[in-house]
Amino acid sequence: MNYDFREIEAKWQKYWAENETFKAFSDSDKPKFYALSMFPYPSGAGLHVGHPLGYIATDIYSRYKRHKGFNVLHPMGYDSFGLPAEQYAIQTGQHPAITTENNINRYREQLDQLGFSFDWSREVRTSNPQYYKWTQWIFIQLFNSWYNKKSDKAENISSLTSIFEKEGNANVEAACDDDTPSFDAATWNAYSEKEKQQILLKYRLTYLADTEVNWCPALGTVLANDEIVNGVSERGGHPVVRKKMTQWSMRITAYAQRLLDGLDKIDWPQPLKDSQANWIGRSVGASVTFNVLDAERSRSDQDVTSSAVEKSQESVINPPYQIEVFTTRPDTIFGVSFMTLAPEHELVAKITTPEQKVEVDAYVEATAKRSERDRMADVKTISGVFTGAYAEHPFTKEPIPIWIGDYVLASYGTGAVMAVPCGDQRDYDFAKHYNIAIPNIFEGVDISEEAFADKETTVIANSDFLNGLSYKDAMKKAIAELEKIGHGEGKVNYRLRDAVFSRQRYWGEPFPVYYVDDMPQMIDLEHLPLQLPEVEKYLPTETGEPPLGNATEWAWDVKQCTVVNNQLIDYKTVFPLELNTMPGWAGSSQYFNRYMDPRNDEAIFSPEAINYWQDVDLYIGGSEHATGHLLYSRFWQKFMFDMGYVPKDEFAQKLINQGMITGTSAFVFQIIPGIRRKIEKNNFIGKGSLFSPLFISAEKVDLLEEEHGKLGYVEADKSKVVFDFIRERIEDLSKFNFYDESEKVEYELNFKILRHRVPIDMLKGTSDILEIEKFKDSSMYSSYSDAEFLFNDDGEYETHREVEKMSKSKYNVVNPDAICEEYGADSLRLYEMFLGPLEQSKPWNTAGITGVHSFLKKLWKLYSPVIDSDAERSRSVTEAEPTAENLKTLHKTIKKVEEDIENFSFNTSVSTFMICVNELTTQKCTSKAILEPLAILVSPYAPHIAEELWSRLGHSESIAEAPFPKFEEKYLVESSKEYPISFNGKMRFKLELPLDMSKEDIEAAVLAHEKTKEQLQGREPKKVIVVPGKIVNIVG
RNA sequence: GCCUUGGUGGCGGAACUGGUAGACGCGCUGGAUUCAAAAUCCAGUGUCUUCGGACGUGAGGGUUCGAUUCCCUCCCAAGGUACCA
Repeated sequence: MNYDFREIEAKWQKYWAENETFKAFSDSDKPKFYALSMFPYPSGAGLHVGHPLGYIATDIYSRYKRHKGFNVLHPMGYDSFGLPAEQYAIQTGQHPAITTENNINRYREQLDQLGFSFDWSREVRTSNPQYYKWTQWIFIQLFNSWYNKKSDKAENISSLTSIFEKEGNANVEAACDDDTPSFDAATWNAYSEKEKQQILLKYRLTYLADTEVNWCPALGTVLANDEIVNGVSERGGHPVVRKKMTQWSMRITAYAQRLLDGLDKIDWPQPLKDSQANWIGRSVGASVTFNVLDAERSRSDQDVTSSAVEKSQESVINPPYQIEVFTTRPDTIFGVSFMTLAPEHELVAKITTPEQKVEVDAYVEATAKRSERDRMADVKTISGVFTGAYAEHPFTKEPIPIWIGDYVLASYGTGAVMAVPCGDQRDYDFAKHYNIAIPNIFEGVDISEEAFADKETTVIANSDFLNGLSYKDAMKKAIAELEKIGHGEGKVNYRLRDAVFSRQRYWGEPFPVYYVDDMPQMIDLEHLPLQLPEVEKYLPTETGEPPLGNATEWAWDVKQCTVVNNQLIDYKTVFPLELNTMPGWAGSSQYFNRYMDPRNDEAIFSPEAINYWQDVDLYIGGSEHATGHLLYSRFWQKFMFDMGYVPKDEFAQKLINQGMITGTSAFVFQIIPGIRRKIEKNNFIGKGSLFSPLFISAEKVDLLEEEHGKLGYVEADKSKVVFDFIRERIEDLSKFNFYDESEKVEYELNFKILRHRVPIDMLKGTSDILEIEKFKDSSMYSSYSDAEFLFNDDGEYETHREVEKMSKSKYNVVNPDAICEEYGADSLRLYEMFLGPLEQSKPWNTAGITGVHSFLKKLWKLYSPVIDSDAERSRSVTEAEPTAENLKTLHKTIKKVEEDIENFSFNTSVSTFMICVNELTTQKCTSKAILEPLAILVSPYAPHIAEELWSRLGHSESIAEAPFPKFEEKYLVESSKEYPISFNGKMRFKLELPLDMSKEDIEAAVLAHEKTKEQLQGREPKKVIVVPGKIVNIVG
């Protein structure tokens, strides 16, 4: 009988579902094990082959743990709020809920086909109101909390107000806004209700604040960095600027230190911990304040110092502007020769002198167009503008010029730096570029070529009271002196910023918030969930409000406690609701706890459930979530812990990053002809509408000679073919330029090349060749339906291929359905594991799948004599005693597979199974004592075939909980070893020797061997290294 | 730019704390079976070679009796870089 995987897999999937084989119970005598895979975002492209990689790994481990006697919780759900569904809604008008439902159904179908041991009764969906009720609930808990640094935990806001009422905020140590004023009890008690609320917002763990966003005026919306390409929006190519906006933020910075410390307690990959630690970015140094000199005075030559001192003494009456900087090198304070502010810094407008205003304004505007990432990455271009203003050095009282520069980011630290060019390369380069002084404050160091940043060998000079001190001593001393004169203090700074929690989107959790007199009010738990309203359009409103601004039923009636029509808003009993929604990470930050008790409508989970399951034992997911989901989840878990809702302050003990399966994206090249002035190298590019779009085959791009970066191309012999192709299609070159004939300059044909992604299903089979018709016919490229193509020498259009992460947005996804159909789920599961180490990223290529499929066929064949329907014959073979060889093969396999599973090295287990089956087949093994344990070993990996073999071996129960075979060393004991004999580290021949032979005897035996003499050719060995049981190396 | 990971035959990869480089599988070559094909089975398969052997794990250097493994410098690719999920 043949291996009929279709029948077998359908049969067992049905059996598992009907018998609820994998249902987890929150009470059991067995030890608990909680295995979790990161839940997917259900995209319209369906599940792709990258998704199951982690799921299969988690599933193998879960099934293994069941064999090992654990009560396993292995749930699955959907992270179903998100941008793609909303984009789709904008394009088609289809409600995201419908799209999402369809996508989920498709995902479920695909997941079911793969035979996962999920407990589907616990499924969650973040976009389900029964689920997001609890996301809203957590938001309210955070709103009602503040962070007390004295107790080092979050507390209810009521404990804060009671302190305020008694003693004001002088003694409160809290995580709060920098601009929080100080007040006494009387002042607090005299505040109006609104003033009190405004103060409390500065303390709450979620609060309203002005934060910078990427604003795209043309689209009327905020864009992710991801959606911006080369400074313009990916959709439509519109300009994008940085803009301030009032948004909800999460005070994650309150937990910075605990998030950092907690990393030591969890078994997560070191690179992931590193990236969280870097993200949090703790640095120790000092905050220093510089007074800004009055513009009039700083320009007068006379008596700058004394007038400044006077001024600062009068500061109570007329305080000067102050610039606060954070520095990790307060020891170099005497090396400061200028300051740089971020162009967005609020003081820039206030201190810029009239003479510099034009230049500064232009620079600020130009900077607003650059993304943060761009500014960080670009270290080659040095740019900045002098504001005309000066600050006063806190010790020397010398005036220091204040510059602005886009290398200083507003969101990092205080948005200002004190520049010490002799000690920091960036400052050094800036000073050199703008001819600013570079005072040397290091003993015996030459700074004529570059800055000196080695803390270890630093000896300070030219620095008054710091002279002669080392880095460490100077640091302490400088901080002490700064504190003495009230110009600074020692400080620990974190790079981590509070997380913006508002999105100007439709498809996300609504905030349970309405506004009374502009102050946010929370809706009571009993009225939750606050459901997403219906809207006609998913775009921002014409006045630039978020999509919820389109809703007509979006006001809160505090009397009836219900959502009512906007027209009823009277600001007395009916108030406007919040128009933003929550970000993608809101729903995923506690989902792992919700799985413990997902249908509970009274609480986020019951105390019984959380106390039984505690935390996640094993979490598998991608490393790309390192500083998003995985950091926010840890933050919320710590908050939940502080509130006493969860028993563990870290939600996952062990975490494994599965590597990505990379896809191979395809690109086509469009050329847009234009004219270039030969002398000045100016390009005039464009006028695409005058001819059909032109595309050139990938290898033709290589023919083009690149000149001056990406824009310039010159005609050369080899590129003639491309130039001719373009010329043929342009009858009149003068259409492309408008130059004055009288100009005595030469012009030449030139063009710019645009890369477009094309979906890989537009390619012929697995080749790089584009199917022209598919491309022209697709709705995506409707504007290219009359395109012309320059083919390669074979008359085909070849695309350019690039390896990238597999993602719908890159049009390079491959889905598993076809493979499942042709080879079955067990083959796919084995194959995905066989591809390579779980943690590493690897390209997808189906070429090798026949290998694992034929392994399954061989496995089936091995069992055939035993499970044959001829009962009489079957019995006679099954009772065969296992041979020593059989037992050796089996136990070798048990040992290796168990080690592999414990080490998450699933690829090597698959090889081990292949070797085992090959050996047992050669041995003609028919012993049940061997084949039964083997079925259990295989079952976590290929559960369907294992169940079928198990049942045919005569079992009526599922294999799922059969005990894992026990490894016994005694079957593997060897008496001799085939020693590799190497000369100078190179293996030359092998020699079989008893394992109990002594070092000396081995050496003697090897030296006496004739091949040794042959190798040495009469030379005397200088040294002989014998490692018993391993190797012999002869040097000579 | 910065942080992280990786680079081994034609391809995916193996080699556990430094000890036989290329397990296992794909592909390829030859053979058996077959009217033929598919499927299956058997043998071979890193490169060069004067058939003794020599070389070989991104490049260059170092430590060591011995390096894919440890150290230094460099190159290349991928992921992240705060509103994709």
